[in-house]
Amino acid sequence: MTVTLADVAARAQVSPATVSRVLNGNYPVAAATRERVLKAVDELDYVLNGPASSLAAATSDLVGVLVNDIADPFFGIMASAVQAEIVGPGGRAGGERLAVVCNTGGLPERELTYLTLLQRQRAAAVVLTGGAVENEEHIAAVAAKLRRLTEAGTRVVLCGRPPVPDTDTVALTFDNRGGARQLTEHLLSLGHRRIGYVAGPEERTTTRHRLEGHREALAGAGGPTPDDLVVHGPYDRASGYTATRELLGRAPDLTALVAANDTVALGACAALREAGLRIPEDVSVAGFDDLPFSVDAVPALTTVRLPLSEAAARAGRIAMDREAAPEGGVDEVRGELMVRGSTGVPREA
Amino acid sequence: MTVTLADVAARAQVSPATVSRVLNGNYPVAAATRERVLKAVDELDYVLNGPASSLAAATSDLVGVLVNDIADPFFGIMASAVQAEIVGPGGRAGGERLAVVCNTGGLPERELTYLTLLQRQRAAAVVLTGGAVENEEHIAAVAAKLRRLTEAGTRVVLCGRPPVPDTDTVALTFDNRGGARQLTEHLLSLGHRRIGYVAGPEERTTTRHRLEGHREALAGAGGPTPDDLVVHGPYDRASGYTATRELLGRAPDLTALVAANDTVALGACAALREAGLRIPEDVSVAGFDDLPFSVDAVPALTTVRLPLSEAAARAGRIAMDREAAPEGGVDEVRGELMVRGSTGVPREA
DNA sequence: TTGAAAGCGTTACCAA
DNA sequence: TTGGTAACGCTTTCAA
Repeated sequence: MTVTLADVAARAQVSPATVSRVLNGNYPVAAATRERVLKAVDELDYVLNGPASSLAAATSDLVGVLVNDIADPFFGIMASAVQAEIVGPGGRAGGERLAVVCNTGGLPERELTYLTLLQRQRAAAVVLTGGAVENEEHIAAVAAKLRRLTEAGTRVVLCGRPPVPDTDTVALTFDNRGGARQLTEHLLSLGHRRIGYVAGPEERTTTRHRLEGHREALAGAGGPTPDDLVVHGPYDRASGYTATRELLGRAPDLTALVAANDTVALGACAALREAGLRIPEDVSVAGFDDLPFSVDAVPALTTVRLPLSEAAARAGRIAMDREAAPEGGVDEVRGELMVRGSTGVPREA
Repeated sequence: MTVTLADVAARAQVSPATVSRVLNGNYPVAAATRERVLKAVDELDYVLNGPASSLAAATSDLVGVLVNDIADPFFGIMASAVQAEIVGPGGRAGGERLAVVCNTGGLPERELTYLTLLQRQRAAAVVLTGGAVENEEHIAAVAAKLRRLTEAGTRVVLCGRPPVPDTDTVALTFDNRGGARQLTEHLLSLGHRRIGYVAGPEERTTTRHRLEGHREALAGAGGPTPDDLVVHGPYDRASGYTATRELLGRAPDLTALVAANDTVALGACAALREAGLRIPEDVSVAGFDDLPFSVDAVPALTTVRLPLSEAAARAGRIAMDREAAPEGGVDEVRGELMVRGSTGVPREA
């Protein structure tokens, strides 16, 4: 029924081994033979059997990309950049490698399930993006999984989450703490004193680091952090909306708002507008990330050195090429966090 | 080195065949035996070899999802919804199936390359999302590919693009023409007469259908379509920005603007703001799609019957289950197009 | 309900 | 440079 390597070999009058060699281009093959083979491939409209190939070669051309939420442009950009990098040399459309994008929803179980699924597929590489869940048990489970993956030859790259000790993985991290500090310091320098903070979900590295940076800035300005001005919630628009309403209820006098990411910032803006407040005249809003739509909602505040897409592209490159990785397997590449915001001086300040 | 089915069989004191049956749950296996096998699987930390399994079974648990631009939230939402539906029964995290998201960038070659790659992987199903390129040669090539895929047992679902004749595929289409007509009619009813139109890229079904709807509405209002008020460009933010500046240059008197999609609308808004115009006081903006961020940029205008995510989820369901498909292989499911907009009465109208 | 064994289509090693 | 041929690890008849 379906055309196999043997059929091609027969038609080209060569052995299956030769056809395989031509297709993989790993071994030297006489030009004439190669032509004959390619012609046969074309005539028979032959398509390699991936599973068979992967079985024999003990590796596949699949690259897993774990994201917290593919519907969030932040991860869409990451996935896109990684995918662009994993294509084979020559940048031929689609390349050889296929990106398997896995939506974890930020759920620990799903993260593990997907890693197992990718292990099952004998994925060539796996890129884990976004903040990690900070739960001791889960961290250990993930570490164990990653260890098993790397032992099986799968390359693992972490992008936006802390390195995992004792694993042959490479981590590319963002300066969440520093970015948050700068952001809040900037607001403080403008005279803001009552600053609300819409934080991400609990038990997440990004949430914690950004919040720590925020607190550092406040502490530096002399004041302690008013805990009633911090509200946690998921990294989505609805959460930004809800949290902002909550904050406005608690502190009608706040003049600035920091959102844990751009998507959350959008929800915050919506809540502020609904409350009749003008941005940034009444309340300044600042968010992280570097999503295109935030340019409209929240004009740029701080420039960044390593755009999100470039960071992700780099992760993709590392996944494909050990050489691209920093020296030492488990190293850390410092990126810069994106910081955007719409800022103004506080009312009566 | 790595644990195989045989190892599990040995430890559980059964034949490999039995282990396979337990793992796949397709054949009846004595409860006691099953327990013993699962125990062995657990103890050995066994992970099935996907490629080997796919080779033997002649099908994989991979589902391809072709999107034009994964960084665009529109497709992110689609990919997300499809992925949520293709997980195995019980909705277990990650399920059995893996979504392979392929970024075509709207390029015909890449679309074909990805289809070949998925064919090579013996994908269980393929979902093509978004508008199709209207190029005779390409259409024929895609049709041929899809035919080959379905013949090989791969289920193919089209979501947001026209059916492909003579193929065993299912299409789920949106009413692009009708949506566009309604949108423009709405603007006309508000008194707008000079309406700019930022169209999508040429040779794309969505571009053509939406533009046709727009022209129908204008024609219905008596006037011919002023061609100088239509500018084409890619479906991205930059294009919306550029096109809007172009339109403002050509017709400083326009009071409304229709953007081919939400992402384009954002760019349009940015250009308008930059020009010192207020939305919707000076210029009304309307866009398609149903992206969360557009709620901020462009308040809702028209409600919709079938939200984008639900449409995509349905496509995912059809991909997995022939029963979910409309009667007749090549049928058409009518969805409703998302229409959003920020509208106001025209200046001095 | 379970086992034996024949593939599934490549790859890669060993010869030639 | 090319061919022969064992694996690769699983699924799936066919028997028992």
